[in-house]
Amino acid sequence: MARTAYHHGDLHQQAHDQALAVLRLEGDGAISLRAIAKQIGVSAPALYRHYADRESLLAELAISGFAALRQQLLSVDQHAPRAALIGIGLAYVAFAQSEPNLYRLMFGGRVLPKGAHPRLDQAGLDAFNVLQDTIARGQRAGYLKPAPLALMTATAWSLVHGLSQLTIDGHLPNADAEPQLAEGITSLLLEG
Amino acid sequence: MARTAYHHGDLHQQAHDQALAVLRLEGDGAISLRAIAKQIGVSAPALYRHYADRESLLAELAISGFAALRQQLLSVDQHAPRAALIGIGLAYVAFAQSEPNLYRLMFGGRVLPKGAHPRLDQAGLDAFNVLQDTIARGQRAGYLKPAPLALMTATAWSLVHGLSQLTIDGHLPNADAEPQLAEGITSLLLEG
DNA sequence: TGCCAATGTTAACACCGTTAACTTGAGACA
DNA sequence: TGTCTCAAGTTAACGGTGTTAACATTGGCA
Repeated sequence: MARTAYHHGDLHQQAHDQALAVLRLEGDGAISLRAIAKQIGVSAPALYRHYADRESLLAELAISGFAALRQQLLSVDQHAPRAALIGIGLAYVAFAQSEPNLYRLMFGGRVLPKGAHPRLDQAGLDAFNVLQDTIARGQRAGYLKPAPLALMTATAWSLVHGLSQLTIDGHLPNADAEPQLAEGITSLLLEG
Repeated sequence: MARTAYHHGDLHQQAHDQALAVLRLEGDGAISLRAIAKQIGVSAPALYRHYADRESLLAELAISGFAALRQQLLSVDQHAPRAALIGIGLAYVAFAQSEPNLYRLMFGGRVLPKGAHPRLDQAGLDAFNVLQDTIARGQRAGYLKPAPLALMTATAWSLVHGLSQLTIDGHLPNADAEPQLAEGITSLLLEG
């Protein structure tokens, strides 16, 4: 089906892009299907041919967010296990800081209940596994204590996730020192 | 002003309670001023005599949440510095797990922008300081490396906050092991 | 006692997500 | 080539939201 005056032809992708733009600028709460439809030049119900409801659109944004996070984590150099550990922590926090509103949506919990969107849950797991693999490698290389892998991963993820969230939302005092913070914390974890 | 048929007399508190009940059951997104007013038996605009807007009501809920968190952290036995460190971490996570929707509101970021509600920011700081004081004591007692206090506090807070958020939202695989998780993580941090 | 300010009221505006019922038109098939 | 199907649009409408304006009530003070 081609693009004519009546049949838009690319509504799904264009709605996704428009919603992502609004999300980046104003957060997920500002995403309105009616407003998006108007900006694209289409009636609001037209969007329901491509998304079951508003939440499904948000879920799709979050899914692509997890895919982007995964790619950023995969791009970390895995040659030296110790540097990989630090690098993946920094990459994680850097992602959150570069896409704060997207990151909040991905981990919001209140907006996208766990279990309602299987593809979303899977996307989250895929990103999680990159982190876990890096930790497993670091452990095999002897740079981490031989604690249970699940425990180590949960610890590391809690740390980077918590730091991401706190810096994003401005909860940490003297935030000017944030750049060094991530490095300081990761090395603190490795050495102490 | 007493309670008559016309003048309610206790609207502010009752709206707060009702909103808190809805928050606990269904999350902040389900809090509707109109619905709350109807349940209390009052017109919706009446609420605007007591709250500037919906966000102010949510902010007040978050403020009392921070106060409750602070109390829970203050109730940790500070006699033995090392036990206090572990205890405060467990108390923090326990609070989040006992009040997931309230905790999400407090740290949502998207709902309550930092800086818009000074009393809220202050309440957050008050809770933060309890954590920081405990860490300072542990450091003086020699149970923690002599790293900069701000760095240590940021690390600890990131850890407990991240763990809280991840467990609350069900992001950690095999969540059955969660009870041991908090203990495992805190001791992992203390011992190296 | 009379007035005022606090605290309620109703009506209305401009949004929102969502559904039902209808229309358009591109592409497949006889 | 003509027809028919069905995906993908349309308008109209329902019930909900936060919020404001204008008005009503009434408790407490001068």
